[in-house]
Amino acid sequence: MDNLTIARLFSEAADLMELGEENPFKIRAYRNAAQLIAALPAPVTSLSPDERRALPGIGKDLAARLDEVARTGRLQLLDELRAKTPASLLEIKRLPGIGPRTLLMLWREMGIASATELEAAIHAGRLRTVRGFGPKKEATLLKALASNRDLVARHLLPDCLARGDALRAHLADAGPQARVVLAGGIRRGTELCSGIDIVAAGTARDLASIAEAFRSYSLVETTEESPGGLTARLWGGMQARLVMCAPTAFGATLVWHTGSDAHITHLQSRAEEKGLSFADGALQRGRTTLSTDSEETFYDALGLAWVPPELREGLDEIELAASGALPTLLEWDDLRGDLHMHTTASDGKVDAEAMAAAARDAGLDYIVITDHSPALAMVNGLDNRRALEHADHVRALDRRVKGIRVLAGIECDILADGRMDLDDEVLASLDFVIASLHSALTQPRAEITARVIKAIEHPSVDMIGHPTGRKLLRREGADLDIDAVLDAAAAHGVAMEINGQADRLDLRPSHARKAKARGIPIAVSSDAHSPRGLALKRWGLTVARRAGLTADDCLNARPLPAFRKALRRHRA
DNA sequence: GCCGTTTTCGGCCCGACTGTTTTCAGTCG
Repeated sequence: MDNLTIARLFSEAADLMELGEENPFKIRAYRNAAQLIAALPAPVTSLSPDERRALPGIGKDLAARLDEVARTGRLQLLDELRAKTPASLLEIKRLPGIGPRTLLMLWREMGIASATELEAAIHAGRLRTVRGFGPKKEATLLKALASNRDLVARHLLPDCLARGDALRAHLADAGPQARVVLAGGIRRGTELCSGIDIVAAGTARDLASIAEAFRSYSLVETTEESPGGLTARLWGGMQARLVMCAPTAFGATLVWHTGSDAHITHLQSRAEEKGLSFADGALQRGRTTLSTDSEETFYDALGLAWVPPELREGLDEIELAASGALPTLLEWDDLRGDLHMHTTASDGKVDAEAMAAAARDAGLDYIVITDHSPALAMVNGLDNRRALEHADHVRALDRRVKGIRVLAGIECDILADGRMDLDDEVLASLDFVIASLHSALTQPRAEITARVIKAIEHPSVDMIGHPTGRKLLRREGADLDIDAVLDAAAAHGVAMEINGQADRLDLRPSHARKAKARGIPIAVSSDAHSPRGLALKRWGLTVARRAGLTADDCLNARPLPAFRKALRRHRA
């Protein structure tokens, strides 16, 4: 069982314990364990019991729970909790404004145990009778319930990719001669996926054993036949779809099942122009199906260059592929620096030295340490005095450490009125300043747009961090006039961030395209809170590629001198 | 439930905002 699945068990147990009014510190211990496991480099099941016990935050009890999962693949505690409290309660807990207290009250006093029941209760006016509920809260809840419906059965990309990769490897083992690859949204890198799509091409014999391996996979709960293959519901609710084809149909089948729908529609038009047809995963001239043993062959038949999956969104990629003008997309190895990370000075897990060592080992040339400002009291944000001391500390580290440059920065809150959360002189003395929204995200469009623009106009601000503040599957983020914000950023030479946290991915691809069109430097940053977190740039990179960004568009793809020059110019 | 060189008990991140109250509970980050 993979780490993400195990982390989810502990996280769900924590959620359910919260409803049982357990000791809050016990709940936190389970949450911390979930976070730890999700971030472990090696499968937690591959560690010895002693190694598990030695993990920070894993004591006697949690180590025993982990042993149980490693041994049996189940967590009995979770089964017991699920028996006591309906799991459907947790879909309500995801709604904004509903915390554990409210949830418990709704369930105990009113018998509301699911999103559907909550919606019915609101419409029946039953919530009005409850202390603490008024028209405003009803309105926010109804809005959230509506968007929640759209999000049912959608999952974050890393969740889908981790499970998809594990399933793909399992199927590939069953048919060593076959080609077994991920398709669908996972392959295109969409930030939310509806499930796992896998295409397998091989001999009839190989395909038969792959289908059998799919049916008997440990996480599969139910399977049914679907066109060209099988569909399964996985434990935890995710869907997995397997499509099988002959090797000569691999190219067209993979294109078809990679999508997107809009891209396929454009390909169909292109096929018609060439006297061909493309339907149900088959490329045909008249009644003859053309052999496409690879995607390259498929695109070539349409007079197109191979289109990277991240660009297959039905925008301008077909024209570009026809004229040989597809961009050379940004790659992992292009990233020279990381401009956003936290340390134990605020809410990070390790100190600046450990982050620097990890970044150097990961091959980076430079990093910026950007801890929080004091508005975020909960994360021990730095006030003026501590920010200056921390900068001194980081610069001393920079002189001492070999093989990487470490710059002193800050992630400074943009206060509700648009002022910065630290003194101007302090910000001016740092090497790099990120300005971010963390609170009052529900301000009206005009107000919150003006607030971000005011931050952009501040002479010491170099970059806006996670501009809209969205949290995928949880909240929409600020109602920003993104065009106005980007116009201001372009005018003032302020960079924009693509934040790599999997539930942020903010800027989103459409916004990043607009930023590129204005010539705004775009950073792909990790917002890491631990050494492992540095790898989160991977998801930001996917967004950048979906936006058609090249290395030239990316601020932290520049070598340190060029990166610095870009900042100096804007400060001059 | 975890942790500890001041260790087996008593700590463990806390302040602002919101919608509702009429002085505050609950949520959020």
